[in-house]
Amino acid sequence: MAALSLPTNIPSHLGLRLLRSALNVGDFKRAHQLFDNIPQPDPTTCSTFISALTTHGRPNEAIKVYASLRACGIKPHSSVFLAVAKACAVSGDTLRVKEVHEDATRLGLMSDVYIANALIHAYGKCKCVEGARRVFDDLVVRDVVTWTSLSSCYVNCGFPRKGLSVFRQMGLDGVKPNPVTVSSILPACSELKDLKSGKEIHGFAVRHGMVENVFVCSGLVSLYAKCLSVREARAVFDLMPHRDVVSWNGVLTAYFTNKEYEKGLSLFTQMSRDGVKADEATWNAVIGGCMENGRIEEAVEMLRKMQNMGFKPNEITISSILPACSFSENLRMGKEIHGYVFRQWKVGDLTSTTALLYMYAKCGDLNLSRNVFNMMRRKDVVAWNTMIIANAMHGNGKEALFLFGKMLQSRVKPNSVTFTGVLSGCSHSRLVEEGIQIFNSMGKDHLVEPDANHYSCVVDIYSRAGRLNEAYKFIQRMPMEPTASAWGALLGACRVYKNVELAKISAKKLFEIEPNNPGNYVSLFNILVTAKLWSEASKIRILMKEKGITKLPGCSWLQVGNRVHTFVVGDKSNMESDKIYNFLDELVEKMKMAGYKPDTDYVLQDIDQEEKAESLCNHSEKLAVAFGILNLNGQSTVRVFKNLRICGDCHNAIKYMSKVVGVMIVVRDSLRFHHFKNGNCSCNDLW
DNA sequence: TTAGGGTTAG
Repeated sequence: MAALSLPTNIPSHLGLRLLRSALNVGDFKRAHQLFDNIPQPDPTTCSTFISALTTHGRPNEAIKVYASLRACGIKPHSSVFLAVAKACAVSGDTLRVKEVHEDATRLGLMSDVYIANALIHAYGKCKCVEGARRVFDDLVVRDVVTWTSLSSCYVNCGFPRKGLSVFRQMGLDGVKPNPVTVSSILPACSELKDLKSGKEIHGFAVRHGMVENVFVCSGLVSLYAKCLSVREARAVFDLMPHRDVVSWNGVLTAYFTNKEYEKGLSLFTQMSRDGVKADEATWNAVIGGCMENGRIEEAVEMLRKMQNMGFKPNEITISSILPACSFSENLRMGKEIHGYVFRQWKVGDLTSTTALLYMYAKCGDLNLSRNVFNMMRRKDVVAWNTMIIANAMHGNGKEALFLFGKMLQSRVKPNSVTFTGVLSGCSHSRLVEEGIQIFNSMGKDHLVEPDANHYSCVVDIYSRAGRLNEAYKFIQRMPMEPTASAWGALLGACRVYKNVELAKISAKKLFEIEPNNPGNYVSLFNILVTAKLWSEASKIRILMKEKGITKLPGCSWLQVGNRVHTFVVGDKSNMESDKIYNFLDELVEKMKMAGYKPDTDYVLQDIDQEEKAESLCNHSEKLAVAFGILNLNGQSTVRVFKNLRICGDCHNAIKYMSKVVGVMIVVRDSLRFHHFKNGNCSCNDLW
């Protein structure tokens, strides 16, 4: 190894050459020794070395090199500052950024806009908005990069609304946003589900010829995907002159999250035909998409394909696939997946346990979730959020609030998802004042800006408590365009509290926002029928016919032993069908004696003429619960799942069933869990 | 020389 012997007292010009050749072969030890043996390294040598260490994933070594220069009393050149600022950004170490910032200030370099911009960026990567703001405020001359860096700092640190306001301020200051600015501000609109601002920025991008930019367009695709405007997402995608893997992932996600599984999957196939190679995120999007759309077997198949293509499933993959273990048609197969996942990859304790507790909660067994959660040694924000959400869906608002308090005590910083969980817990448990108070504290005490989802939760809080006018006023005062979930919450409550006027207003908005969602038409139809407004109701039916919108068939299922049994309205396909109907007839007699009165309003909830003739007893949830009671096999709880919201009469009937039979019945509908016990339901009849 | 997009929990 004589050739590698170390020269001493290397002159700077030669040192740079030797240093570069050592870095090129990845010999960092030699590079360090060489650098140490240059008595007076010039600025280019210093910045080259620092940058190279950063790009090779050694930002902390890069920062140490800078510190050693300072210790020797060498005054760093501005190029060295830029290099070390980048290293700080990569390492994410706030203290180091502060030190570099102080050094630059002392040397009078903070008016150099390049250095200032690099420091704003570095502070942003360290999630230190105060630092970034200070550098920004101290600048006299700010360019487009300064503004872009600050606004994206806010967006990436969880302050999307602040990011948007910086973006707007920038325009007022006469600095024109460029494609980089636009692509980094779009995620703020997505995060806030702020379609209105998103569309304004889309318009700006069109007017300024930015729609050829792949970053801008991918941002737009994601924006429309997040705001549930799948058609607009597709329109942007179709107009793109060049598409890369990120644009494809965006449009795939748009279809999957909007329940258009088949279209998503066919695009996935088309993607490879178009010569775009799927990456890790593509596979995660597809696997998540399969799971979200109930395609368990396909999700497992995709996991296998992902590995065959040489990709290693990561945390996100595992979190999405693990619930397959219990949703699977066949419990045994679920267990196999579980074992397979654990054998194959050393899954981190935190990720896998969180997935496990979420899976138990989604399967209706909150006690098992609680046990898992209590046993966790370390709990991160995702774990806390999952447990809060689990309680919210089961209607345990008080416990969700309690957990939120404990989370704050353990010094885990709540994020936007935390508040969605806590607020929905409040709405499902009629905790109005508590909910409003928490909503008001979000920005003030927790530095989390409320997004459209949080506003919708508050609408839901007022609505479920029967304070419909307050809910309506609140919607009108929202700082962003109200989403379908805000109007949907109001419409749902109008049915419970029989408010026809507000129902018409909300339904009109919903028909504009999601013209193809059958649920909205059905809800309004039912409200009109209950109010005996027959001619208006029939107009809705005609509207649906004209638009070719058909009601999604209701379907309930439950697991008995290793099998999942599925029921639709008037189902006779079950082998024990006769037994179920006879049992249900007997049960209804007993229930009537206990005070049950069938609510015939709900006979009319199905709009098809044939279905209208079916009696209430045929509803899928009643059939499934009856089948569950017949097959209890010593269990004390029947767990039934339904794809739509539970019908009002069924809700009432199942309360009586739980009393007459003396059994716990858990029903998960499309919105939440209902725990029926002793003639009562955990939702306090706010179904 | 400095700044940019997609995948988990809602």
